[in-house]
Amino acid sequence: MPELPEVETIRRRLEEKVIGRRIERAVVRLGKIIIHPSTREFQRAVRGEQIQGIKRRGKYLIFETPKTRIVVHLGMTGQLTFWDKNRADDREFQVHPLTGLQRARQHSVDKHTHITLFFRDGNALHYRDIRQFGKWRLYRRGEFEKSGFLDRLGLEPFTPGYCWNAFQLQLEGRHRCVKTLLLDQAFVAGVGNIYADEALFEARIHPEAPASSLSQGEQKRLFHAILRVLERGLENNGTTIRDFVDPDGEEGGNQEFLQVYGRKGDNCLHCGTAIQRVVISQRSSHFCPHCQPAQ
DNA sequence: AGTAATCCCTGGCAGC
DNA sequence: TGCTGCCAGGGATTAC
Repeated sequence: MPELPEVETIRRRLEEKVIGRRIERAVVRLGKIIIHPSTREFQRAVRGEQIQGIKRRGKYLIFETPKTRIVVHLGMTGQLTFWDKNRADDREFQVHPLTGLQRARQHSVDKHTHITLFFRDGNALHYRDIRQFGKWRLYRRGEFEKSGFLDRLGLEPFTPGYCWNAFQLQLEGRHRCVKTLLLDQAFVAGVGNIYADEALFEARIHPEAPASSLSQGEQKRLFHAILRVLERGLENNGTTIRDFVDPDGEEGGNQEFLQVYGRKGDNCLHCGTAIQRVVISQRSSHFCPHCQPAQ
């Protein structure tokens, strides 16, 4: 499940690989991935366009070309991998014995490769997405700002907008439980299930605590913990549980540093208590009942 | 308006 | 061995 650190890792690697390349044509094998405007329009619009930049907002990647903005959300299992014409494809995906991750340094088109951007120089960019939750949108350059598509997203970590005042303001009058709020992209953009659990552990806050019940001190701890866990994820090139690979098919390393996520029944690294798992709004939540006591 | 529930989708796995 | 049923989960949509 690519969250901010995974998407940013992909963005950085892709930047090195695709900036300056010109799109010869787009092959779309699963039309429903492109939800705006239409597959045909998309293919027409990107033909001949040169990729000039790649931006990120929350979990969205934005490919910039002179006439368009291509907005990609990887959903749960989306992978963007560069296909180098001078490199041989791996014969098959290696499946990680524990995580089930399907990984290849470079792969040819398989049944999950839904979109390929072929570049004029003979290289390509593959989009592979097993669960098909990912979505691509295309906007004309001028239309993109006007669409306000990214405006509904909340605070962006690592930018001046992510400040203590704004954070407090966002928390005001929110009665939902804090874990649910963390998953809401209109609150803080880019936080998903893994980093939400990790941040709550670091801030020593029970995931089911109502957001409005947090003390000033807890709010402050959460504000800083979000940044810390995202930063650590970034330093380790993302967290690979099942599907995350960078454009070279490389896994992240942050799974080694997770303190609660996926550790149900294991000992808390801080106090030794068994980590618990509960379901909060259809999502699994992991926490230490001793370090993160309910009110 | 704010919040909660439903749906989409596949592969892996437990259980029989 | 092979089948069935369940689970993971981001976000758009719908319902309240």
